[in-house]
Amino acid sequence: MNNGFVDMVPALRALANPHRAQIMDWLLDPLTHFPPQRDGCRLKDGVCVGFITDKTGLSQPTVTSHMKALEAAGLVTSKKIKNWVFYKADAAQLQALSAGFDQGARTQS
Amino acid sequence: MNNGFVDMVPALRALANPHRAQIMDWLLDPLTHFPPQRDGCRLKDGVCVGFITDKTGLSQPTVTSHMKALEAAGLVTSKKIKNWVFYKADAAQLQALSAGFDQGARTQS
DNA sequence: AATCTATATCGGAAAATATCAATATAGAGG
DNA sequence: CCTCTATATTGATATTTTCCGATATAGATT
Repeated sequence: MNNGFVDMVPALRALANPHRAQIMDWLLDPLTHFPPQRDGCRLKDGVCVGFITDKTGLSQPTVTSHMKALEAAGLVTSKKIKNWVFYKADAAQLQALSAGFDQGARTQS
Repeated sequence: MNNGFVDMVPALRALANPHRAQIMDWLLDPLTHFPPQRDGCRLKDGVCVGFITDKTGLSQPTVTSHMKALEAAGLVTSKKIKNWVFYKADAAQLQALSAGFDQGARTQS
């Protein structure tokens, strides 16, 4: 039972913010956008909150809040290593959203 | 030059509201969700503001405002016939958004 | 164990969004 | 031309979102 866009609203809300959209774009290509990390591989583990904070120019509490919003929407996953929390984009969720839009577009015709 | 999700933010903002998401779902299958119209074919021309207003339970000015938000985001097109304004979902824009999510998902892997 | 580091939580202020009632407008139909 | 109908605009209020400073927490390092 697919309720179309209504079901996608939680994820869309999370992405409907310029900072969070930008962060997602960065996380999708972390090797290009972030420096190497002492512990935690950028590709496999994700990127730590501190690096994301630096790049956005926002305060650390604000970025933590944005990352929790993205995680609650299923757009990223998190992994804690030592004192760091690494966030990684979830490709499967993006694929699901892509399919949702595609189905909408096809329904139309 | 594609800036990923950042470029999609205007459309995502428009869809990140439960009422607007619901309206889009309805507009994608107008024959199922709306009664026949005196002037204007539901499929070819779209659905008039009055019918959408009835179905949402919101006030008419609020629905007008929502429809303008969807139109500004390129998610619907409008056509005026006599006193009515008919709104129709734009499949091409939905297809473009689908492609944006798909590209994001693929970039990740 | 004391300190340092990275992230989380809290509380509050400012900005943006959603909503409606009242009213305006534009055009159709008599 | 007068009235009626469908949608748009305005102005005001309530809610939600965004953001930061201050502080808490958890765990690493010395």
